[in-house]
Amino acid sequence: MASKNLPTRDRIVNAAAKLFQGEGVRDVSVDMVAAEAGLTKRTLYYHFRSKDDVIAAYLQARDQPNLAMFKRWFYETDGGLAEKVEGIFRNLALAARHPKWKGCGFLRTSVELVKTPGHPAVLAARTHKKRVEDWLCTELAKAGLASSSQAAARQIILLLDGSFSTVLLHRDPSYMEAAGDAARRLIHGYLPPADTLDDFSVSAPATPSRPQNSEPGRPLL
Amino acid sequence: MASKNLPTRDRIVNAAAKLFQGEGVRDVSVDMVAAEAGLTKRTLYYHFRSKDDVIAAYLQARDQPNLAMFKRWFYETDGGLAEKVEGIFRNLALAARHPKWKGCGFLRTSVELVKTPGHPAVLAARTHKKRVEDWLCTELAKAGLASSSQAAARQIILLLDGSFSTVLLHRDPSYMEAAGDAARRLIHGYLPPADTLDDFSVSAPATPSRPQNSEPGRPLL
DNA sequence: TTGTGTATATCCACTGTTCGGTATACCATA
DNA sequence: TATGGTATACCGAACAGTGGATATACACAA
Repeated sequence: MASKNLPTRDRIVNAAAKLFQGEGVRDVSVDMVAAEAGLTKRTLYYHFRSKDDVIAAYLQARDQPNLAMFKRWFYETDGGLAEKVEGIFRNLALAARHPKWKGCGFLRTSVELVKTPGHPAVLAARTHKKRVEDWLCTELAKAGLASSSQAAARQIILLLDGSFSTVLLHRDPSYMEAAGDAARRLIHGYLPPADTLDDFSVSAPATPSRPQNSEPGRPLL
Repeated sequence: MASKNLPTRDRIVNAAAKLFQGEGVRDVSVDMVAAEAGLTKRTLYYHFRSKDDVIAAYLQARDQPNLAMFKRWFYETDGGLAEKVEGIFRNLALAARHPKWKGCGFLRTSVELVKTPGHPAVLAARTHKKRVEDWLCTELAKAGLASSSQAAARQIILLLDGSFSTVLLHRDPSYMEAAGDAARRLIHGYLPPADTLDDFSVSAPATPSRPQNSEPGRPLL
């Protein structure tokens, strides 16, 4: 465990992330988080005002790493724009095959807190999803989808969130490859038809690189 | 309220559906369901063995009506295949604009029960989603997407579930129209290119028919 | 060096409440 | 009178949050 000599607050957030991600924010009690962090509930309540604040901190802490992982999957995939986007879904499918994979923490948490629409954790989830969408939008624009980059980014996000939900329900990660295929098709449809020679849309078949996620530890994402 | 002279069991399921759909299965207690049905908890436990059974019955009862609604939205939309599918999303966006709309009960419930993957309610949710996908698949096949009907149906389901999740998070039903646009584009991409004259792909712009969902009562879906 | 004050950080034990589920008794009607 | 259905009152467990005491560390003055 790397979170040994961290500040107490960070250890609490790490413990919360591990438990919340694995079992959901409703099924994990404050006592369990405290125990996982190796301290007492009273100490936890010294660093956080409420369980809701711990939940919000959990999601805020996952925002940047998650976005960075999407970027890595995108940049590390060979091929053109469409293949790079498809690479995200391909790597996601790999991650989803980990036996402990439990879907998207942002989406799941916001569903668990549907009674409290203004909950800070829900706002954190919205911010994260928007950030991913905005990043995608700029990448699409850079690659030539000038006027339609916003629409395309939205549709890819829809496929992404659909993947999370559908795969979590059916426990069948092949849906993610179907989503990647759909994203690729959509992008090809948006790209300038055939007059401009698209030098990248026919490059390497974009095989996922790292053989990650061979079972142990915690799942990515 | 139409559930006045129904058998007790059905009144319980109706009450459960109303409350579970509005506030989630975890935030609604058995006492609340019993009170909503106009009887005591002990009576409820005479008709159901456990709360889990009530939850499962709630989803099982929604399977057929939900599927029927999708079919109606599809058949009642003018235009070709792509436009008919897009009509589903358009009507869904209308439904989602109802202030009390709370997303897809199947997806939400299965997220709330993520700790119990074999839960009968989760199985009911899977069955329902599969049923929608299968129906879509046959419609796609009937309309000419012979070999790719399965893949296309999957991708439409992904857009559908993505819509539910994304719109529930952002509270912005315009994502559903974006999903409908994506579905239309995908289908056009699958349809035989241009050699066969597609007499329907350019028909009426498929405006949603009924002016439904003008605020009161419970939201559809 | 010693003594005192203060802020940070931790813990044990407890409260009040909610919830799923039950024990037991009552009642209506066939 | 026996069966199906309903009601009151209750149980045990789990939970979020708190009261109050304690340990540590550092600042500054005697």
